[in-house]
Amino acid sequence: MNIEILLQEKITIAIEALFGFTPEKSMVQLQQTRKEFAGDVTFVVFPVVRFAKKSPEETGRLIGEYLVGNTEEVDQFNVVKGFLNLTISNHWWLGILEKAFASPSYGLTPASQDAELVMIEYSSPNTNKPLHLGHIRNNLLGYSLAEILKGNGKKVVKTNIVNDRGIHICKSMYAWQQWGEGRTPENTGIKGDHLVGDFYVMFDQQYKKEIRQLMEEGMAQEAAENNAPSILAVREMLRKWEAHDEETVSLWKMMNSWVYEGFDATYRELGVDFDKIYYESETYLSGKDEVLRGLKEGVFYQKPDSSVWADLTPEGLDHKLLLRSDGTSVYMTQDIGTAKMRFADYPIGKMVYVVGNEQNYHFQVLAILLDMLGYEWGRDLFHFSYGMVELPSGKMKSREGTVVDADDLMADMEKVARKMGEELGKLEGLSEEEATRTYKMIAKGALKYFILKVDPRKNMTFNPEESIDFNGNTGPFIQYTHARIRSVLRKAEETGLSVAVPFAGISLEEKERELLKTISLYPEIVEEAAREYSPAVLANYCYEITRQFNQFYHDHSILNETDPVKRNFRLALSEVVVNILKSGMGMLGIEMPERM
RNA sequence: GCCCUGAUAGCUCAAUUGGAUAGAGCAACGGCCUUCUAAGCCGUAGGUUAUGGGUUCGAGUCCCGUUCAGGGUACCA
Repeated sequence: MNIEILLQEKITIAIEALFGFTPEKSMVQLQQTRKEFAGDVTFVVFPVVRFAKKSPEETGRLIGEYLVGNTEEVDQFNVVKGFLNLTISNHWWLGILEKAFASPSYGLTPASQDAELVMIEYSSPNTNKPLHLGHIRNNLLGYSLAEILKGNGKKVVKTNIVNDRGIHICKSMYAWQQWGEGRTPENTGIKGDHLVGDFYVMFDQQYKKEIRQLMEEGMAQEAAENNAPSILAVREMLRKWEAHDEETVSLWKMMNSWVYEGFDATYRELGVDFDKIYYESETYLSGKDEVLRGLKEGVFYQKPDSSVWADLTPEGLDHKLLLRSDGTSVYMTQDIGTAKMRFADYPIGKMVYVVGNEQNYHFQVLAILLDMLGYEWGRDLFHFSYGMVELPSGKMKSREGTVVDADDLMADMEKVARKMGEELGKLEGLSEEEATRTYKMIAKGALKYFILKVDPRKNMTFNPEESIDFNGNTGPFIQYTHARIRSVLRKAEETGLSVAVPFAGISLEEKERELLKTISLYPEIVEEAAREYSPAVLANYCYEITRQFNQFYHDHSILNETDPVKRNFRLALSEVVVNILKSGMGMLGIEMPERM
């Protein structure tokens, strides 16, 4: 039981006894005492003053006296203005440590047989270009959310919808056909997704050139954009693809296979994975069927040019295109099909889409369309909408070459981690293989923590030159602390020290007391991270407990403590912190090194 | 035009969901390694929370106006 919940009950009883009324739960607000005041937990008196019919100070004093007299957990109190500060007994804090020490999975909820199944869609790449920094945020958030939900006892299926078809894919295919000269990942040594991405850029350059030319010949911009030879060829290619043209399909298969190999390598490096992958090429037809069914049932309507639309004006929205006049499907069409297939494949309790906030409108419409098609779960789809990653120069644009490539970024960071590690000489005893593993771990820790510590809903700025730091509020700072604690614990083991419980009769140092308070919050933080869909909550907590531990570590010795009772307690404290770091950072997808 | 978001220290981010004197890190400056890992610890400096009003015991947080920024409103995805 959490101290705030316990005190909430006790204070409610105190108020009933003292003032003869029962306060609503929302009136009994508790918070951590600010460190400039004495005490552990603070009760804000103001909301009940009106009913107590006494001054805030007097009200606080009476409740404080009652609690000290009637509650064994409360040792002392003081009142500042309308704030009642309560000091909790050492016995209670030591009890927290015993509980945390007893369970390696402290703070986590074990999965039960009847737990809700949550499906999380994330990553969702297009197969026409390599992954960049924006995808990294998506992948890290998706993976981390899945781990956080598992930590809260949910069953989770991680899924990926690969956008492997459509006009954008045909652009790369067309460019390769025109100018590829038979180049492959094998004969060039270029990673498959990068090779295909290069052709996508090539197409765009050619397309722009043609538009310019047509406009010089007097054509209006819009007409030029629709009549450039290369775009006409690409549209023809998409029609052929949808008609199962053999040559087109085999080109498509070949180029996609290059991309998948590239993506797999990036995912592996990033440490993310999926339980089930859907391909748009396998779901869009189901979407088309759904749209046609909707048309037949009169839910949707058709224009004279035979394009199919949904009228969303009753919802306060516009009309939405669902099938083009040439019968080909759009983005929305496939998402309808994918959703339907997923709910047929799995007993989904909750469907979460990890997709950027630029698609808020898309998901609002998707939910409405599925509802119109008669799916009762349509309105329950949850769009986890996260903010964009911006560069100091502004938004990333693939076609303008202002993207930070995912593979390059990870490789660069590994180099920096290695350079720094070698300068510090920390890993000298390790084999080259182990050292490399550790440098990768540190580089990844820095990148992942940097991205996940920010509130996911907000846009964030990433400066490739300056953003990656290994000191201060960073992943490596937390990893370093973990390694330091592990080192102490290894030494304790070597000298045959083991921790004995219970911990009784110990006078607590200030830093120890703070750590115990923070430890007591962990289960709540894990729960909050899931409730708020926010890895950032966990990240910030891990930083806070790390900072506190380092202060404690600096001020007090663990192994050299001469009082065996204290040494025993500090070893247990260290072990609990190390477990929390491993578990908390683990839910962010960040590994903790044994030494660094 | 209309509809969402957002704006906190020079920079990157927090702020227990309306609570006390708005906190961290980076960058700058100054200290601390003969003792469990200095990727650490301590200190100095840095703020009219974009701006003007309002609501109340109390506002970075809620409401209205203004400014600026990002996104959406595609037969792009």
